[in-house]
Amino acid sequence: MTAIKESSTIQENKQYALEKCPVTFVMEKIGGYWKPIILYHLSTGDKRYSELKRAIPAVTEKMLIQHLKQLEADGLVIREAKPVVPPFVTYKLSSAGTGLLPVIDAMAAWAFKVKDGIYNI
Amino acid sequence: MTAIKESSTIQENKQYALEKCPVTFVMEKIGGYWKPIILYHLSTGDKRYSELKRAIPAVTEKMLIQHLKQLEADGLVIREAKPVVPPFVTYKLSSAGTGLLPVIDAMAAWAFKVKDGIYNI
DNA sequence: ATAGTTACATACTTTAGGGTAAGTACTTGT
DNA sequence: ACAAGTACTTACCCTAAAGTATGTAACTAT
Repeated sequence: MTAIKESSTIQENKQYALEKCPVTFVMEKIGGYWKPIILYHLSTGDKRYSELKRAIPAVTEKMLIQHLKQLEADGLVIREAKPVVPPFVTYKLSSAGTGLLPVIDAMAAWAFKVKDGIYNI
Repeated sequence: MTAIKESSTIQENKQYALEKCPVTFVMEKIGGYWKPIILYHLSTGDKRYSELKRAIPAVTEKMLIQHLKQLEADGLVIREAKPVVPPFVTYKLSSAGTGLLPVIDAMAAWAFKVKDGIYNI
């Protein structure tokens, strides 16, 4: 989960932005590269780790657990492990994670509008 | 605007994600650190470059124009320059940029819910 | 005995983004 | 003559995030 060095300018700016800007607060939570994709896949129901891996073939295992751990630490997903061998671990959205779905939906709606040429980009 | 090296894995993955995931598409557009903040400030009306600078004191000039240029290139903001001295340049949201405001609002709504302890994070 | 499965962990490298600091063009005010 | 204001630009550095590669535990099936 990559230790963070105290007191670099970028961290101070993050502090500034986190307090001032709710949007930046959200970006902190879902800004990791694969996080939105993971959340999207979990939005249709809980998934095993290996299911996620297969569902998102381009992600490396390191990135996948790293982001899952961060999402878990941020309270957006819930991990459930059954003490069996081989391991059986599922991930699902928490209430806070579910609460993010409207954001995801709004993003997707905008993206589709752009792709459909609704805006004159 | 920082040249991008061709063919790194990260760029290939971006391609993958951009095509597969509308959310990642949006993140590409507003994922820059100061972009949401800039968009927020422009949401209340067009602003001069210097006004933005004063409104967001923590941002450096390099970051500010860099992001403004990217937002302009992505068709989210419109730059208007009057050929006078000293320069008079204003930035405003395009229709596509305005279309992003619901996304920003959804994010803000979620952030405030989190801060108000609505979710059990 | 050993290969396979699952869910990770960890050491090391690369890269994109952000930050610092300084400079530029052009004109107005003193 | 020189400082000040505006909207940038450019060269260089540093760091966090992402990627590569390999290893691990514990049990099951062959």
